[in-house]
Amino acid sequence: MPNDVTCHHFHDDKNCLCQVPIFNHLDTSELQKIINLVDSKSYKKNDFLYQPGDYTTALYVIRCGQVKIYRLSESSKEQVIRILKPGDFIGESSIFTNSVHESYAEILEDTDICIIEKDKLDDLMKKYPSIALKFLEEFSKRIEKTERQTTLIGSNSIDLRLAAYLINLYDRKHPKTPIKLTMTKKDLASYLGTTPETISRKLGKFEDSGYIRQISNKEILILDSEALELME
Amino acid sequence: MPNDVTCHHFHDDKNCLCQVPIFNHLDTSELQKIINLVDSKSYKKNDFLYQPGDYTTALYVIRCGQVKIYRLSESSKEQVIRILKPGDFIGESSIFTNSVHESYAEILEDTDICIIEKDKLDDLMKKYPSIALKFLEEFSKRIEKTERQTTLIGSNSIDLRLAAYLINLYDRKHPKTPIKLTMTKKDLASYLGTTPETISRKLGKFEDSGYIRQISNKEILILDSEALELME
DNA sequence: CGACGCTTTGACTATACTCAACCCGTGTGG
DNA sequence: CCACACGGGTTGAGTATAGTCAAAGCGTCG
Repeated sequence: MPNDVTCHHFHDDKNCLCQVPIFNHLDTSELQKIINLVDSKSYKKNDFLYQPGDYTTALYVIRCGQVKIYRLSESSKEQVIRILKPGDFIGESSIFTNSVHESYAEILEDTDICIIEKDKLDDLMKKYPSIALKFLEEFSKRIEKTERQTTLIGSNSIDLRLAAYLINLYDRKHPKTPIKLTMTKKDLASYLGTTPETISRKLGKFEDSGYIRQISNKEILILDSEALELME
Repeated sequence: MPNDVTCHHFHDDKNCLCQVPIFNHLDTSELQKIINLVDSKSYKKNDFLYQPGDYTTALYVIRCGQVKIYRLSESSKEQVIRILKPGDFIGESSIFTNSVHESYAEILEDTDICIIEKDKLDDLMKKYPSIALKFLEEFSKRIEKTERQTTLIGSNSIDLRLAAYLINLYDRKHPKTPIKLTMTKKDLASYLGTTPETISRKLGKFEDSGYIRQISNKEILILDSEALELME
């Protein structure tokens, strides 16, 4: 049962769960039943939700905060896989394959997480088979996304990877609004398969070329989205 | 209903379907019911099962042959995602998310494929909910595998990527048996995020160092697996 | 036999990594 | 409240790695 609601973004579990794609097709009363199955826990910055070798038996839904999923390569370099935001979930690799984790889930800032134990999730899926279908849909999307990431890293120059990343954050409805970098540049570098130094230099180059303006460490204004899109 | 069984590896659909992880927990009579739902089709080399933009409504199970799944990057380079072998399946991205394909599925050699239409698969999953669970397990594994691939490409030198690939094919139970390269070197280069020239040179280097011996174009004998594993 | 695609080799080049120094902002403790 | 330490970020110089382009070898298929 949820107890410590120190979270600023969501004031109850329902607000957290109803925006999870897996559950957002359910009606209020169904959602209420799920909420009763859910536990909640707070994590502090630098904690780990799990590490390689850990065996977890729950699905974790981010209520507020940020969690970094990364792997260590054969050469012990960190490869950021994704950053979890409120509404995102993780833990499925361990619960659906009954195997240990291969990646790290590190808490980036104080974070509240909803916990659904595997057996309760099994009951839920039995009761509402649509949930399993939603999982399948969600997993398919995640496979596509990871494949896109592989392609981005495997077949493109750093210029292009970075440009593609920026364009992806760009909202053409609001061209004057600077985009916000949620990762540190260090993590962004790892995500794009490069180094912080290179990121720094490329952003400088983009600025010199008039494609962007670096407002602050975490904010970038896109001046010429065309140029970024046509980058090769 | 299956008709043209020109395939050398499997002489009936059952042999094909029962080795698919999704179905291999079912008993003979259940399997028989599925076989009745299955259609079969032959494809010729250089055909495409689908291309980006196509919308397909079936799950495809490889009965015999090889299919290459690849994407084009922003800079129009081919990134090989995986090579499908007998028993592998594909098409889930389109049927579970109702969206068009982003990748190419190209037939590499004459290939027979079992086709299960989405609505029939839905019926199956309703009847045997264990199938949906098997899908979830399979998808979780595929996510892990793709994340491993991203990490391999994003954070390692080509030496290490290639060594890791070779080690992966190596069977330490039979150290004297040469490993077989199923992809062309061109495709292998794309899979590892590099160029055919570099693959050629690296293999030459490994041979000079005494780590491997290139028996033929498609066969490599591992002489020093330790060295390959410790590569950085 | 000829054509085509894959593979290899060579020479050159560019890209991005490494290492080191320094800057900056934040948070901690005296 | 200031000093300091720490981690992230930037800049510079030098270098290594792997990409490009071109040419030629090889194998297979029609």
